Amino acid sequence: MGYNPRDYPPVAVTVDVVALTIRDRRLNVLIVERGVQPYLGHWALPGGFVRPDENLDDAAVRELGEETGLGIRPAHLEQLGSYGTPERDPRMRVVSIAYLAFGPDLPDPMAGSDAAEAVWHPVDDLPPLAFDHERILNDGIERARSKLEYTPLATAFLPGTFTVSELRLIYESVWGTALHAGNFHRKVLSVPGFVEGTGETTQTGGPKGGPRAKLYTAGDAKLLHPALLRPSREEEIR
Amino acid sequence: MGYNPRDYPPVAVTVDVVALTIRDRRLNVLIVERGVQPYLGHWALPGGFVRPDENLDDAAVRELGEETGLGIRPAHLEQLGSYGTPERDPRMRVVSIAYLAFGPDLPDPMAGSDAAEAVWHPVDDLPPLAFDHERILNDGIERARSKLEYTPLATAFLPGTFTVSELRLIYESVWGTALHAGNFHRKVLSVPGFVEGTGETTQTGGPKGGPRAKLYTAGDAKLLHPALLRPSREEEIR
DNA sequence: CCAGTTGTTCTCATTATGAGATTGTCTCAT
DNA sequence: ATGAGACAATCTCATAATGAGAACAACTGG
Repeated sequence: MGYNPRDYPPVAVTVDVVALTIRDRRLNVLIVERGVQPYLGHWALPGGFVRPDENLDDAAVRELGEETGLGIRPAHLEQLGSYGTPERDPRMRVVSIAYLAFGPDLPDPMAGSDAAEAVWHPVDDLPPLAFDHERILNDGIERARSKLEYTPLATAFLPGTFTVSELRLIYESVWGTALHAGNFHRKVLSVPGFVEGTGETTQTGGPKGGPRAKLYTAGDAKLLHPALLRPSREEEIR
Repeated sequence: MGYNPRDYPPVAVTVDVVALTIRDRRLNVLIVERGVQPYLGHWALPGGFVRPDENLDDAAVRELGEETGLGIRPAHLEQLGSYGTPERDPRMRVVSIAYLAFGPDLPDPMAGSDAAEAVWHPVDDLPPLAFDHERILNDGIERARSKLEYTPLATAFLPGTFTVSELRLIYESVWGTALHAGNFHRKVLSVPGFVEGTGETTQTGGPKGGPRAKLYTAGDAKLLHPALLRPSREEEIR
């Protein structure tokens, strides 16, 4: 291994965060306008250098807070992957650890220390992103879609209590497909530990009519069993 | 972000590889005896520093070859995750990108440049490993178990042609559970693109009897649909 | 009050799974 | 050579899960 680290030129380690939420029935990602070189003025995922004595996870949480002004505490945060192509940063070798975060809809963030502006933006209508952040974002979206199949993490996009219809809207927004309301309802209530009834209902019906809906909280399951699979994607299998 | 990299103390980036194979019906991992400090003489996962102009994936393949003397070309290689706890290496801050590799059973490797010895070792009977490699290995094993459910990658543990029983043995070895032979057979042949018949059979029956088995090759599916799930793990769900 | 919307619960056909049994071919030990 | 046991491959049958559609009641805004 030739262990002496000084034999090797410096490498920088950063974290980048794909923070997702649902706004107005669309999947949105948090992006920041860069206030420093390189890519000054371009949009990018929030992120930055890992500090000397900081865990990677802590760095992701910190950057999310710093670059967006307010302390966004995601309901879910997981590692997405590492991106280390030698040319991905024009200035030096940078290896970035990407994170994926889910949270409920929040007020518009403020710009933070190193970002001129931070906004939620629909993922299907994005400006070009700096570095290889489009690739990271695509990987994050695909991971999110897959996570919704096998885990109850769709609830991380919702506030503490929610209705089955609100949960279905999360799935429809992330997957980009309409789901059968009756079957979805049956499925959600039949998977053990997915949601738990509160005994309460909404105070009014929907804005366009309909009865009051029962309210639920997230259950204690870590995995959905059986899974809630996307409508078959024959084409994508091969 | 305070972009100037020289503001930060040096960070080293390494790759570590969890290389798995099946030997004698048991899941084995490739480990090396370290020939350098730290942890000199301890067992560890193969790995080492990423070179200045090298992709992370390439570094993983290179280390696998270097440390084991012969060019092990895994049938499957994927990124497992990043491990960057500040204290994980006693000498300096090291962030390691872990990889997961599957391959068919191979002859015993030779020791490579920086390793005194390299051997395949059953995962359920391991000596203590250096650094946080036990945690990385456990994450790799769990990832492998899960991958076998949703992808046809079990074939990556087998040579070009194989029988359904050999494929079942892979599942049983990785999952550590016995499977119903008849149902497994039905399932493998019913999932589109999992395996393809060659029209050939084995030359003889099994060592203890039985008819000749039909031979198959890996199909072109990238995902199993429907998935081949492990027998229910009620306990592990919550 | 009316028309339209929506939450919730059914039904019914189809597909997938788990458990067990059957059949025929092969190897090994007698 | 023969019989015992192993094992590949296929089948049956009960149960579970899914997809599609319909029913019905509770609610909305006009």
